[in-house]
Amino acid sequence: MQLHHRHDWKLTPTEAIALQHQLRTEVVSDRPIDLDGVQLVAGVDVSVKNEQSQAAIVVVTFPGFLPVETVLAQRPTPFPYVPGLLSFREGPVLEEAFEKLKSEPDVFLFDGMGIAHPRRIGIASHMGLWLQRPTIGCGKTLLCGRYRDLAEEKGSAAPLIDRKETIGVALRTRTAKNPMFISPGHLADIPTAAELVLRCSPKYRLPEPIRLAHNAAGQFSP
DNA sequence: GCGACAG
DNA sequence: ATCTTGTCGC
Repeated sequence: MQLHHRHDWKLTPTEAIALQHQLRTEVVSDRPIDLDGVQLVAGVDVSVKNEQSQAAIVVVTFPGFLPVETVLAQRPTPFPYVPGLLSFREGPVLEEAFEKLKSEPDVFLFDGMGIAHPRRIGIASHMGLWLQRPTIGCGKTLLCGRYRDLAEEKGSAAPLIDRKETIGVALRTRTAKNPMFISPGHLADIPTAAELVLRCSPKYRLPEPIRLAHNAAGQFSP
């Protein structure tokens, strides 16, 4: 895949935050995804083991979720985990994986936040600027913001709000299970992002593309 | 100053 | 994220 907006990774935390403030102005989070036109969806995830990060991108058909391409990439883990700066820890290895990708997914699902981030530029938004394709953030736990209690039934949702701003949605992808926190990455909006994630979660709490990517990323070569 | 804190 | 067996429940 062609990548744009690439930048140096050798940044101090302070510089990384400054870059986020600069890049956030480029993020488009109010554009509906053309759901009827989605044919390929990619799941993206990174696993860490012994100081090594392995990224996995699994592209599946939609609907159907049949894998059509899987790419892996490995690199030494460069940055310790710092809340709010996840993209700087996983970005380098993801960049390598994206370059190997031959197919062109209509949407990318990330394990982590989109604009539901203190500076509105979580990993899904940041990587979206590179990919220049719709991206969606799918977090398993909250980074920031609050939401009202939501019904137990699958499909129930509640707006995720931070500083009076709606930044995403708490979405129940499985009845009686903890909700997922969905937010637009880039070139997407909240309603269509939530709808696509729901359609990508036919059986488990995690969207199918992300589950597959998670499994692939956790498979380290001996 | 005191908490909160994706993966 | 990762360390890890069995176990409760549909």
